[in-house]
Amino acid sequence: MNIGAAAKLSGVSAKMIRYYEEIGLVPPADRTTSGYRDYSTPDVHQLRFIRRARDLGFSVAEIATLLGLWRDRTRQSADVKRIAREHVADLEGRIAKLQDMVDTLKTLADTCHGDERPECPIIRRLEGESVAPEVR
Amino acid sequence: MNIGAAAKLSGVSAKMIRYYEEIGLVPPADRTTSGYRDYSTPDVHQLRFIRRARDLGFSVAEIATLLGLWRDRTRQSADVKRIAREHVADLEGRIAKLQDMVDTLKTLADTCHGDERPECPIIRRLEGESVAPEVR
DNA sequence: GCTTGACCTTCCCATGGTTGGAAGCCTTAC
DNA sequence: GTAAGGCTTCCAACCATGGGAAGGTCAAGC
Repeated sequence: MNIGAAAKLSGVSAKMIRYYEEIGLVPPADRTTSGYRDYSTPDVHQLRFIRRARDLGFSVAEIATLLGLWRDRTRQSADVKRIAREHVADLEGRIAKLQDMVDTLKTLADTCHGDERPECPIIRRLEGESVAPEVR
Repeated sequence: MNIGAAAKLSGVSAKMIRYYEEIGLVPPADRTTSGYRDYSTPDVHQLRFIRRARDLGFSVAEIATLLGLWRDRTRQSADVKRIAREHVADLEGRIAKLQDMVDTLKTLADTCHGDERPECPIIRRLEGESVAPEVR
């Protein structure tokens, strides 16, 4: 099948399929005599695997490892589990950072009048003035 | 003062100061006769403002708006508050997505033996097989 | 006054993952 | 035969940041 059909079936855009091939995440696709990329059902499965891993936030580098483990019938589930756990730790670190921002901003926004007056704890905080004493 | 001193005082790297000037987030700095950028204390305060806003996850576009409000003595705190709330909503959306990934992966990893055997629910999930029936 | 080292300048490149577009070839349907 | 749509490659952009090269400038020490 053509790249468009493979894209539709796998959920990976044609653009990204070509990109994954270019960076070596997937092997070069077969070509028809006219130069079109030609995909088989297993190819589509592999693309779908990649798509699902991306949806779970795995980086391309991590996916390369996961694909290797997928293809390796003698793989140890411990290896897969370790990658997943490391990835979870990474995600949780990012969540914690974002949550800190949210907490700070919510606190500031809660003490901001939000009316026509210019006085604003959010701006004051960005200016560098401590807003803590405002805690009433 | 030179860009290096401004960088140290503001917490914004010299690279980024030049970049912010290039994209118009800050006005072009004064120059000495020899062409060095020359910064005043208010300049440093502005850079520090930007730095703090970045630390709270605001995009450069949002910061441009915040800087405008900062400079506007007739600003309405409602405008600042609205931007902050929108940003919080954006952050919370990103957190929710990451949290979904974490939840999924944790569930999968918890049911993965993590030993020398190849059987692995994480891989199965990426293959597309539903892992839900595994729920015991 | 000269050397040295630390600073500054501009310019280009790379990151990661994705999208967009342009120019040109191929296929399919009418 | 022609039109539409799919395919090819190549180039650029996003966002924010860092790295580095090549060359000019400044200040301190001798």
